[in-house]
Amino acid sequence: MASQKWGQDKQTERNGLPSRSKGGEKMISNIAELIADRIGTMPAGERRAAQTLIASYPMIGLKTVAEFSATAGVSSPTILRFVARLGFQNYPEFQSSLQDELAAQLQSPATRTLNPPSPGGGTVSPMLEATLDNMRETFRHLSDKQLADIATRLVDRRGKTFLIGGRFTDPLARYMAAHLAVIQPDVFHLAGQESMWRDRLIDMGKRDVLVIFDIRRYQDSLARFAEKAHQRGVQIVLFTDQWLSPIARFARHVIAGRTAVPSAWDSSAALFVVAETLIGAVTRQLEAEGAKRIREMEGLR
Amino acid sequence: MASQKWGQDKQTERNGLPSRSKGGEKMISNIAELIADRIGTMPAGERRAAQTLIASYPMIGLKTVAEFSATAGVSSPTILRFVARLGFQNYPEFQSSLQDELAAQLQSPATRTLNPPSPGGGTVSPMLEATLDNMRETFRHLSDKQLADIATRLVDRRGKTFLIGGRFTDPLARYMAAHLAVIQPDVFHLAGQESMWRDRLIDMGKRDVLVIFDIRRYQDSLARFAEKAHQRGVQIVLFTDQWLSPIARFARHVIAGRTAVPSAWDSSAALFVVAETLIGAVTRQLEAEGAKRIREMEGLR
DNA sequence: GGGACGCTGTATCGTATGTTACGTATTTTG
DNA sequence: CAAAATACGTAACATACGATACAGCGTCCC
Repeated sequence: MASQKWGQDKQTERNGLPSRSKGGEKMISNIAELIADRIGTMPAGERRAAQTLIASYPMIGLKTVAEFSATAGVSSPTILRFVARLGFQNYPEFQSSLQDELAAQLQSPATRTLNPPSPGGGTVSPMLEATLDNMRETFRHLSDKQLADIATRLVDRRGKTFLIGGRFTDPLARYMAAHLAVIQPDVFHLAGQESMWRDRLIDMGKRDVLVIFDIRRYQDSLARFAEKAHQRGVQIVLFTDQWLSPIARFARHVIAGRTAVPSAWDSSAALFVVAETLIGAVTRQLEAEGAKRIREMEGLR
Repeated sequence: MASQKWGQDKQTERNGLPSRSKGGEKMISNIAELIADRIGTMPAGERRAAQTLIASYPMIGLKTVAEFSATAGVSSPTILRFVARLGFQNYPEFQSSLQDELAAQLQSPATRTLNPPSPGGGTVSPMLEATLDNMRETFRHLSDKQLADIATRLVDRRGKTFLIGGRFTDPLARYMAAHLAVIQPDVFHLAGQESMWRDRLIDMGKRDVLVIFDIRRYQDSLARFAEKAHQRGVQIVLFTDQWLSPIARFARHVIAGRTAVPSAWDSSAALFVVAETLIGAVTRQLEAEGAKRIREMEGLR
């Protein structure tokens, strides 16, 4: 299985900026600066290419050479000579570099938040800021509809609901199980040794739902379990990080949360909030269905 | 420049979103929403494509079909069928649409909301907003110094650390215990029946620390346990809600988190984030002390 | 349990795309 | 002002990319 192609950071791989750091020169960290640095030494045509790229940076650079050249009013070879002068071997390499740059921008909100004035004024924990960003970012990729769909699956299932998590995320599974078990029958948290819950596979079928929490470092045991459950037709709901656990292959629904914080550990806070939101959505749907179980529950207090 | 934007229906114009607006359907303004809208009707393979795209939106979509398919773990034709199902004529058209979207985002960072505010009051927004507010509020009443003090107590204790929680908060205790146990010796989570952990009081003394999670409805069993521990001189760190559990009487440190959200349940998310922050602080202090345990731990991997 | 349908991957094909060679234009230099 | 050098575009080329046909497989339904 292609377990390890998901995770790793490919920063050290290809697509780095052409090495410009000889001696203690100025640090060039992106292509825009690189261009600004060299635009003085360029001939007229390439300079026009540089200017059009800067004008609508970096979008033009992601299009084809033909479009780029047309917009700049020069020929294709000029564009290629331009990127060659920047130090790239070929045009695709140049594009990859631009994309990496964009991806970095999009993923680290810290870089782009010049706005939040910190109403308290005091020293706000960078940990908190990062966590809040993670949540906003996580929910940006999560629509009402997706959550509603998952909630519906948890409500309408004809069988049982199982929950399980990894080394650090199992508490999230417990948390969710503790709530769901109150409002629904047949909710089980799978705890203990691997052999314990592996044996419960026998009870599981296509009418059942399995909720899995798995962030890196992804656990093989969970992947194995998920695969077998999938083979039995169990519907899998996966909570994972943005790099997607290998279990995503088998999952009917995938929730990808952001986990990066300035700490030695990854943060599960965003996933936690999604879990709470989901719990709320399930509860609301059940209430809407007028589930008498909830009323009975109230009566028991 | 990306000339044409989302609004109009003209299918003749290149790079518009595939016309989806029949009648008064919901407004689909970007591809992510489009995917969320249709992901339910997709077969397994295409759904994996959709999920991987959403997970690192939209960068994967700007790469080649081959890279996309490899990352998603499906074949190239599946990717093409996926974009076809979204309504695009071909892959380049799909990419252009993504690029236009990106360009629009980059020009007006304010409009960066991928999931629009949901004026109708979806389940997501109010919940998330309330949670974010809770966290800000919680941390506003929580100084760096308080956290540092608690961290110091957890680091410098000469005895053991015990953690326990209530019905719904016990997973938080587990979460914290799972992390602390990695970097420190003698960290115990108290689980199981009340009689189980009540008996462990014998082991506990003034050199020990007890971390308790208790929000309403406060559990008598926990209060009884806390009182006895307090009488034995145990240092208590209490995570509770803004109304303060009765255990606050006995606690050396009290962390009061906001819990109110528009849901049938209270939210423990703010406390969760505090817990993570505390875990991070403890880890940092230990590293600063040059705790060889952490280095040994690295070596064991 | 058998047949039909739909989904998915393999293999192949056509083409758009990046690349290169070469001739012309423009600038530079003695 | 002439000659050389550099810059630029046209056109031909090769490759890698997206598209398609087809067969295998699982799933659902009768």
